[in-house]
Amino acid sequence: MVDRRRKPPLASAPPAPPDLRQRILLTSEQLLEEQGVAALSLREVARRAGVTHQAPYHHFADREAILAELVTQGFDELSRRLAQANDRIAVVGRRDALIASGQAYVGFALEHPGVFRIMFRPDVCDPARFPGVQAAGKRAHAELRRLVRLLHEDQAVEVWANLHWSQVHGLACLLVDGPLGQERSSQRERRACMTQTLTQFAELLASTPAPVPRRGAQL
Amino acid sequence: MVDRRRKPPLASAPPAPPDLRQRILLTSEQLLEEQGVAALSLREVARRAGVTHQAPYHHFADREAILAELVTQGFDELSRRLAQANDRIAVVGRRDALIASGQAYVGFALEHPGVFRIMFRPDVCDPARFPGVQAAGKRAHAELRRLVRLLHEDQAVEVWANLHWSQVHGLACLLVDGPLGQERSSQRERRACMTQTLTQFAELLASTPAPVPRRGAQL
DNA sequence: GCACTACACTGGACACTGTCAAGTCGCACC
DNA sequence: GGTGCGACTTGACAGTGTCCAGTGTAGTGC
Repeated sequence: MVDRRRKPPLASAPPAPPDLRQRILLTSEQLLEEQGVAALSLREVARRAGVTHQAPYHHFADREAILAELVTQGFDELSRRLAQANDRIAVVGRRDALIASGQAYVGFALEHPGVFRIMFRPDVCDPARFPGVQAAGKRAHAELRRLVRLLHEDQAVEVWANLHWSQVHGLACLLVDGPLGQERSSQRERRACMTQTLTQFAELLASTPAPVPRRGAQL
Repeated sequence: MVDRRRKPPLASAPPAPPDLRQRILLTSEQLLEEQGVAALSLREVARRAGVTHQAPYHHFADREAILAELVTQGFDELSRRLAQANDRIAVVGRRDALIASGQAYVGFALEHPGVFRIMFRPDVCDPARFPGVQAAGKRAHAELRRLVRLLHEDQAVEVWANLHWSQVHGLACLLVDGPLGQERSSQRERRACMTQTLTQFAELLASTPAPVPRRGAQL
């Protein structure tokens, strides 16, 4: 009971959002991107937010709940980017729209590796426990299926969607965590590899005979 | 100093390999597959192996070293499977060899999800720290490139290898941890999805004009 | 102005973790 | 018989997530 400084809520350098919940999320995301999920300890988050180790529990049930919120935000951002690419299909054509969609997916992973990593890791954030995560994931999936429907019309959408998704997801994983990324030191090189691979994929699809690509972009 | 039972080295049910190092690896792999990497605590491993929490340190530098050993074994097994598929290309033809190689990769992931998950996770097991891991990874990569050279002869091997790898790796990830796997409750269903997607991929490649598209692929 | 209550947060505990340091036992070797 | 030495034990420490019991503050009804 010495110096209870309650009114000045946080004398740290940046403006420091007033809402602790928001501050916790921001700090957690920073930590996640800086040092990975293993380093994201509740106590460290609390420390950086300038509160005691118990304060976060007033806003989140547990550590996983914080991650779930970040994962949900991640899926929402991913959906937004995918939708943006899909919406331009009438303008840029199918081949380029396919590349753009892939760039949206892999680009998101490269820009937010910390979040991307845990978005598909049930042992870190179990979608079954968090309906919000599951719903956000489904929205992203739906956006990807929309692209596939636009590209392949009504033939075997399911299979094509799985093929597309595997392609971009694998590329993202290998560039973020795998050897493809480790061999390339700069973000620029990684993006070049991404575009090269996606272009190859798009041309592969474009070179198939009849049914898939035709030029009438009616959306 | 009451009942020092030193001679009976371990009175547990199974034969219990005499070598503690081997026993630790076995126990760790079990734990990894049963409950995931988060549950793999050194102390729990020691407990199951019937020794004190410090005994493992006589055989491994730290927790990560145990995981590194398992990851190395994983890459070796993966290489073996990929090589087996490659070696049959002359017998079964290119299309089926491609499918078989994909089945080897994804099949391994489905059968050893615990190990597969950490094989591409530098934050869990950093290849830079463990030359053995890096070498084993390179061997697997080389096996994959061998397939690509057999399939596409000498044109733009690098790009095609990345494309292949992304495809199978993405499929494996989505089936092991992602929504593709969660939607399918049985291993049989997952394997069916795997084969369907891989077949689609193989046919896509087969439908291209020449052995490969001749367009500017080296970028 | 005053009791009451809900909220946001504090502080202390607990069991668990990985890892360091210092023993201790058994055995081969000189 | 002494003497290393390898394999393992025992004990400690700091760090973690989470449970539990406070405790000031703000808001409300009277």
